[in-house]
Amino acid sequence: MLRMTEHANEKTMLTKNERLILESLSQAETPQSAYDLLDSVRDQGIRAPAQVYRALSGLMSKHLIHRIDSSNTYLCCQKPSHEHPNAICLAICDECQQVTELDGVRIGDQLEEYAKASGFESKLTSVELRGLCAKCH
Amino acid sequence: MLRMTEHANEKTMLTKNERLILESLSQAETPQSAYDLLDSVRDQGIRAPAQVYRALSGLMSKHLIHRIDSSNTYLCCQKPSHEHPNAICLAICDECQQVTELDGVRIGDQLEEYAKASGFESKLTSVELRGLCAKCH
DNA sequence: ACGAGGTGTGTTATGTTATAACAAATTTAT
DNA sequence: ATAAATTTGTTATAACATAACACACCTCGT
Repeated sequence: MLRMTEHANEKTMLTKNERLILESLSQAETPQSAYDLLDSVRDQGIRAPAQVYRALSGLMSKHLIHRIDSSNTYLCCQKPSHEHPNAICLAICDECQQVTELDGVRIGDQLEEYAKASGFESKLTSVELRGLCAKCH
Repeated sequence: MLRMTEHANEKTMLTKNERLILESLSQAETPQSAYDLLDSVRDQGIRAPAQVYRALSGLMSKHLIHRIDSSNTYLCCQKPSHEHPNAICLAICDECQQVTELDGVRIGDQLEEYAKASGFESKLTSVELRGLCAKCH
C-alpha cells in the first residue's frame, strides 16, 4: 500500500508531474507563480492549472518547496530535507526577488514562546520578511 | 492641499467607503474576505469589488486593519493606532478563527536581528502563527 | 464666479489564482 | 488476473484582485 512507482527512498519519491515542477522550480532564479510554472512545463505535456497545483501541493507536503503567501509564489526549500521546522522564515528582497531561508527552528521556538504567553498553542508558523538583501542595499 | 472632506483629525480621517468597511469589519467575529465584506455592505450602496478593495487598501495604509496572507482575509488592528511596528504578528486559531495580535515591536526587532546576520535589511515583516487558541486547545 | 487640479466614487470589464468534479490511465496489492 | 488505490488529464468554475475610465465633488488660485 505504501509501495510506489519510484525506485527511491521515501523522501525523494515523487510523481512524474512533481518531478517536472520541482525541476522547473529549481532552475528558476526567483520564486515562480503557479501559472509561470505552467508556462514553463507546457512543452513537457502539462496543460492545466490543476496539474500544477496538484504537484505543488504534493511537493509542499514533502517539504521540498515553500509557498510565499505575500506574493502567491513558490520556491524550492533551501534547507536540508531532514529539517522540518515549526516555522518557515523567508527573507525576500524587494529589489532582486532573491530569497534567503532563515533558521526556522530557532525563530519558531522563539515565536512559540511568545505565543504561549497568550495561551496560544502554535503548530506551524510562517514568517516573511520584506526588505533588501545584502547585495541590493 | 492637505485639507480634506472630513472634520476630524488626521488619524481617523476616513472616506465614506472606508468607514463603511471598517464598521463592517469591526462587527465581524472573525477575519473576513473582501467578498464577504462586499456582501455585508451591499445594502449600503457598495456594489463592486473595486470599491471594497480601495477601502481596504486605504485602511491598510492607515494601519487600521491587517491582511492575513495565508487566508486572503482582513481584520481590524487590535493595537493602539499610534504603534506602527515593523512586524505584524498574528496568532490565528484554526478552530475558532479568533486572532490575537502579538507584540510586533519586540518580535520585529528580534527578527530584524536574525536577518541582519545574513546581511538582509528588513523593512516590513509579517508573522502568521497557526494553531489553537487558549479556549480551543 | 470660474476653472484647474486633486481625491473619491461608481461601473464595466478583465486579469490572476485556485479548486471541484469526473473519467481514463497507470500502478500496486491480492 | 483482477480489485484497489493512485496519478493523470480535462473541463468547468470559483475565489481573489486590479485596470481603466467617466463623473462628482471639493478646494484653491485667480
